[in-house]
Amino acid sequence: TLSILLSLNKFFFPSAVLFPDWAYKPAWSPGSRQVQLWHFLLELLGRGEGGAITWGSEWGEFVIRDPERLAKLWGERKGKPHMNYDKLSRALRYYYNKRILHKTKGKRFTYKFNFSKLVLVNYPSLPTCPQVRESVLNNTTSVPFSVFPSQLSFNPPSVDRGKSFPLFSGPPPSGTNLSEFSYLSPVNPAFQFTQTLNWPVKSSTEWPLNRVMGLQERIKSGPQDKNHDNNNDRKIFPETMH
DNA sequence: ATCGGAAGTC
DNA sequence: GACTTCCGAT
Repeated sequence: TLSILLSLNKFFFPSAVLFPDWAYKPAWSPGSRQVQLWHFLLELLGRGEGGAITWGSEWGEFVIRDPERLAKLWGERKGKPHMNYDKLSRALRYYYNKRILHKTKGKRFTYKFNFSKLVLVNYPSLPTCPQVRESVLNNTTSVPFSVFPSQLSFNPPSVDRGKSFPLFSGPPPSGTNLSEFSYLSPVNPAFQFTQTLNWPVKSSTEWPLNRVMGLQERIKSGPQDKNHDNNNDRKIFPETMH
């Protein structure tokens, strides 16, 4: 089964992992012109570059194999020649409160992405996001979702069994509103397929706007309790689609 | 190594 | 706002 998944992976995931526009801060947002650290990390992980950073054993987990080299790469990207791991890791720790990342305790240089929050945290506000505005104007209650890096099929966590995850293989080429979407269940190959759809796509499993917005508010207001287990956050994903 | 406060940059 | 820089505490 694993080898099937591995070979399918090459088909389903291009080497460059792209994100829909709304996964990024909008252009008018201050500081948005700069690459964000989590973009950069996902970019390196997506193309398995160099080995300064690699995916870990769990879904979303990554290990920094060469902290100072990673810091140097990050510094080059940002034009900060004196970047080092001490500073980079401080930036990573600021992601804890934003719920983009958390630390894998006990594992050296190991952190874990929270992909569900990663998208939601960066989901733009209702009046300024074309995709959402459109779906509201069309009187639909669901919004398109979600985006993930390329490694989903390698280590399907047991908690995900029976669920499938929508994946964007890329935004639509400019001048069209068509985009090829890849859907994949990490544990059930029957649910793997690609399809060309209109942008934005309405997921067959709908994610109500009020739920998305409500989650946004909850995230903005910060963690409700400090002992909340981030590992269970993926449970907010919609159920298997048909 | 990891954490998080405080002040500074763009 | 998203870091960068510095650093004392654990």
